[in-house]
Amino acid sequence: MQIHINTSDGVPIYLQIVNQVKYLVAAGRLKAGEELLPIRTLAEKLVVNPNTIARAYRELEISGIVEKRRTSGTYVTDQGSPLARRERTKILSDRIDQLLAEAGHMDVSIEDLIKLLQQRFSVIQNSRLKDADDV
Amino acid sequence: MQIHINTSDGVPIYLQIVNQVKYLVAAGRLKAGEELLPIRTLAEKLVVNPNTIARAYRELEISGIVEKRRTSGTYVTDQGSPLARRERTKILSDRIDQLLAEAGHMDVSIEDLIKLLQQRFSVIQNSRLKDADDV
DNA sequence: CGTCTTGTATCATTCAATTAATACAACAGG
DNA sequence: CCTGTTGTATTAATTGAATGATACAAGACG
Repeated sequence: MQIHINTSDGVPIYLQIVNQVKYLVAAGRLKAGEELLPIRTLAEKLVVNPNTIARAYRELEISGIVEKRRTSGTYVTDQGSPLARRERTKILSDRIDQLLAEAGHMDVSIEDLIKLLQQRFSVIQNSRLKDADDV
Repeated sequence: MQIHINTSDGVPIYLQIVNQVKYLVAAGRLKAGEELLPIRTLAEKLVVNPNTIARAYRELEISGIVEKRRTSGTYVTDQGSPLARRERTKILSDRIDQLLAEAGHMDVSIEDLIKLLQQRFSVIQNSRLKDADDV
């Protein structure tokens, strides 16, 4: 489980972990049922307080990405499950609502917004193809 | 210029002002060239520190919504101008990029994302129709 | 010119989020 | 059972964002 922390970019450590685990799961590098490193082990590896890892794992659990079994460990959940899907939709909906509010303030129509979305999507797709690295 | 502050909802005062001015401009209640209340005047009206208003106005200037003339006042810019339009597009693009990153992590396709966007749009539209109040 | 009003800059204070220190609770497995 | 490992809970320290107090700078205008 490859996780890297940058302590000088302003992004909270627990969030960096959340995002990277999400990525690893989405990319299939962490599969359903697989166990994450125990809180203390990962904390030691990253030279970080165990509570910080605990918080990251808690958020991942709330997002439906992992499941914790009290004295056994933390495991990747089955992402295809209806609950996981509903959770993901909920998170995206919140972001979308923010975007719509902002667009409303700026008097940008839904059609223009979708155009802009598709435009940004292709831009990002193209830049991905050129890169060797992922996030 | 009707602006109301809620000091107990967690949203920073300067942000409330930014959003409400954006709304007033988008709704046409503040027109291009019109002068905003001077920093001190609005601060007194809202019982808030002038620095807080200054910050709101600064952010509005960065967003291209208003323009400040050092010893004369703060004025609404021409929103139809290419510069204002480019600024708005830039702000929305940033939000969209965040959304796309999140969707990518969650393995949600661009098509599903657009569907979700349209869905949220109608939900919000419908709830707007029922309300008497605006933001 | 002088003075009033405009926005600006600097520093202090407050408060919430983040991280850390430490002790607790549950249960798997010998 | 008992011991080691797992996640949990509580409390404190640190940091940064938001706001405030106060003094400065520029120019409009009489």
